[in-house]
Amino acid sequence: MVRQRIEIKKIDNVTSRQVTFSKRRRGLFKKARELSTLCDAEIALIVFSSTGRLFDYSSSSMGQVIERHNQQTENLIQLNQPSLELQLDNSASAIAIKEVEEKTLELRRLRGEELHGLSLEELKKLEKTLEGGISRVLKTKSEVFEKEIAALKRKMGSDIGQTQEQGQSSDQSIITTTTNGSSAAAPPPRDYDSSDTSLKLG
Amino acid sequence: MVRQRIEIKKIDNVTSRQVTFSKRRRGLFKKARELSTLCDAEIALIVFSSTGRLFDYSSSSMGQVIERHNQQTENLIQLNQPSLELQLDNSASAIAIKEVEEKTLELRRLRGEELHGLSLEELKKLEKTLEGGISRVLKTKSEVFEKEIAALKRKMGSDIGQTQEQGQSSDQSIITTTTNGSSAAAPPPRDYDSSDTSLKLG
DNA sequence: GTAACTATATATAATCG
DNA sequence: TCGATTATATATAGTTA
Repeated sequence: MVRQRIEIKKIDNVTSRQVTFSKRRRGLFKKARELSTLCDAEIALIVFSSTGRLFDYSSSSMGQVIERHNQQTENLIQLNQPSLELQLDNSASAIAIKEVEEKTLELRRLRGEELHGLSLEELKKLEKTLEGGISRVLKTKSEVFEKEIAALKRKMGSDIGQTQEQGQSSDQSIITTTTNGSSAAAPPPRDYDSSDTSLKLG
Repeated sequence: MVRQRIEIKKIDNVTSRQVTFSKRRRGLFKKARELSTLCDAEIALIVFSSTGRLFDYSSSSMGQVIERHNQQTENLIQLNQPSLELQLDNSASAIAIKEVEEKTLELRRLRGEELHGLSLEELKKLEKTLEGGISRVLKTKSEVFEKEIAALKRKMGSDIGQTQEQGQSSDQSIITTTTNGSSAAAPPPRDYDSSDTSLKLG
């Protein structure tokens, strides 16, 4: 945005990521407040930093806005009426269920299924999304390929007698294609500072 | 903010309030998306316009963010003890949320994001999926296009009669009307604001 | 209603203290 | 690690078509 325009992708450097987060978060909340005031809109904004800190804002009451959101989204699916008690507190569940449906449909459409009834405009948008995806996938593929080739060359040059294999995911990627002989490119690049408090399934 | 600085208070004029709402809403959602991407933050944003239209965005899953927010704030409030039913409901919620996470990841990868760490094999699979999707989307697009053209031609033929090659005394409203009519079967219009969902109140 | 088009106001990345 | 500064990139109020 300044001095130099930045690309919108995850900032690698942890420090500058935190600085940017702090600045932009303030800006975002300010914009939200302004929109609410100027246009009489009801707004809820929830932000979790990557370290798990919570920031939130609501023009009225967080619960109220969420409840309203819940009511609108609930109408889109047939929820089996759980119990009167539950109805009040299952907003997250209802929303999640609806989200699964939405995302499932979107996935199918990206795969070229369930396209009937879509307008030309929507089809064009899909096409654009797919074009973008394929271009980035191809780019990444070349990068990975180059990296593997380089690693292979290094290995041949220095040491010819070492084989290393690490059980990664349960995916049996032994059946790789020709160029993929030494699967050196599957290191799990995980995050560093995530005191994530999200719940896990048992 | 431009031409002249405005005061942050409710805009009286209804028209300009709506225009401002539309512009600023887009800006706000864009900022939210950018913050999420740049800083790896989890964000939920809910906006109700003064007319009751809903717009929302969530970096991952709305239900998940709300649930996480609830958990954090729950500690501050005295909650009536969770009943057995609620616990069951939470696990259902957790399952749904996990599904949302999985589908979200897959969607992002199809869009060419979050590709790091994927093996060549997985990238090839993605590419194949995308190729298939785009081919079917293109096919459907041509079909829809042909259909609309055909409908248009039929309409013009019956309205104007046949072999009226040169007597172009017919007014343009016919063309306009038929054009609109042919697309009347299009699905309900959505607000094109990325992943925002909009609804109307009764 | 809306789709550009500016001229400015803001936001903010990089830098400095 | 911060706050302050500054040079640019963005956002957008007012306007026009």
